[in-house]
Amino acid sequence: MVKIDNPEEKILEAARKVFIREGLAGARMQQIADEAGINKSLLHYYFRSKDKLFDRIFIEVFRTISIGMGSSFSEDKPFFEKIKKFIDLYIDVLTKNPYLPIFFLSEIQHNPERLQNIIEKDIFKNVSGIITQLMMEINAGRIRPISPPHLILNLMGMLVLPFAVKPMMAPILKRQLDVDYNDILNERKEIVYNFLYNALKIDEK
Amino acid sequence: MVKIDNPEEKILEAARKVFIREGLAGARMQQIADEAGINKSLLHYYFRSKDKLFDRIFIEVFRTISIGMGSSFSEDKPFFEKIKKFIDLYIDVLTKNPYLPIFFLSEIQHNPERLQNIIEKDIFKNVSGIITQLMMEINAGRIRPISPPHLILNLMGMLVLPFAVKPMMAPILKRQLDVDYNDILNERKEIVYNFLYNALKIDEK
DNA sequence: AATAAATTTAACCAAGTGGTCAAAAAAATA
DNA sequence: TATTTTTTTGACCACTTGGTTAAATTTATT
Repeated sequence: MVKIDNPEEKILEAARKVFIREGLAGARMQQIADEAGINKSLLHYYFRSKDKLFDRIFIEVFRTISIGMGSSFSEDKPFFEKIKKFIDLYIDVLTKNPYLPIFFLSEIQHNPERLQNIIEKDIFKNVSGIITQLMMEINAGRIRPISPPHLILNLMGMLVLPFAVKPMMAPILKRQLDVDYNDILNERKEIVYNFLYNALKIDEK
Repeated sequence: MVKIDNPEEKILEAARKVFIREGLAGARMQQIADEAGINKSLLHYYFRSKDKLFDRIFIEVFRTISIGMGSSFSEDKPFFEKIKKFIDLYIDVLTKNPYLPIFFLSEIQHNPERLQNIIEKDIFKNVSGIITQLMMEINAGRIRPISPPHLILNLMGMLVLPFAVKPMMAPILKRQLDVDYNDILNERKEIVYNFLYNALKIDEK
């Protein structure tokens, strides 16, 4: 149980909530203050401006999103086990933070420059790890050839989009097929892994 | 060459541009007026309020996004040909309007109610077409079993996400692998089709 | 307890914000 | 041409915005 009574942490929690729900342009400093249960001036006392406070949250979100990238592929395990671990980890993150991807992508669409200032080199350095191993598997004839960026895009798309479209798809699928969208999301780990496995694997005869 | 000299069309074009780039909360009526080269009051003369003008654009975007759904699957062709046609059509739409998906998803994340008012029944009615045919293929043992909603999510994810993450991925891939992201996007039609084909197809022996 | 430092607040401000309105300009009608 | 109608504009308004500041309050230091 982390104590949350200090105002700085209360502000950050409120800002996180409001910014992610409303976006930078839609969020109001007063709203954040109310959410944190403090005076609006105190926001400026702890964080100088709306933009500074937003930057803090934005970087935090970027870290959350990119955290799974490296760790899953650093261990020495068979290729498909790493893939599986990555999928599990990423879907857990998305389940806990379903609104992060659209928030993040929307903000960089509004203001791409913001991202340039915070891209840390090390975030995608481990991507080179997966790439070399992918190439090894391809060269060994164990999986079908595919360009690494495309594999990453395919995988990311199948992981992220179902969470992003939830507000649109949930009511549609409920009405059309009478399925609960949360059930769908819970099945994603297995589905994505099998789909990707079948797409890549070459059956040994 | 469509003439665009009438103010209503000029306003709509400007609103489209500004709303999609900035979002509802970030867009300014003055900005739209400037973009259209007219007085701000004229916006309210033609469209009563910011929200009304936005609704007009939002519905238009929704139509653009969902337009491919039906048409690709209505014709009587083999399953994978329909898939291929859908992929081609959808990537063409995204190439022409790369910012639509994030704009759309962001706005329904901010305000899901807006969508409920405009969801027209017929938009996903043809989805039932693809579902029945998918089931037929599965029952015939020609493709691997997969739940229809998951197949749709997999496909949509692989189609949409690469465009949505362009502002983030383009500089990263340029620096890390020295690849031009537009080349990547141009390869998507083929890649997605092959990936999906391999994931679903059962080789006849 | 007295004083200094840090925290919190209420009152306030300049700069926008969406929106209104009456008058000017242009177009249509007589 | 005169007049009515439609279109366009500039001036304006109430309200909200992020941000400031000085005073009040709490906390730490002596």
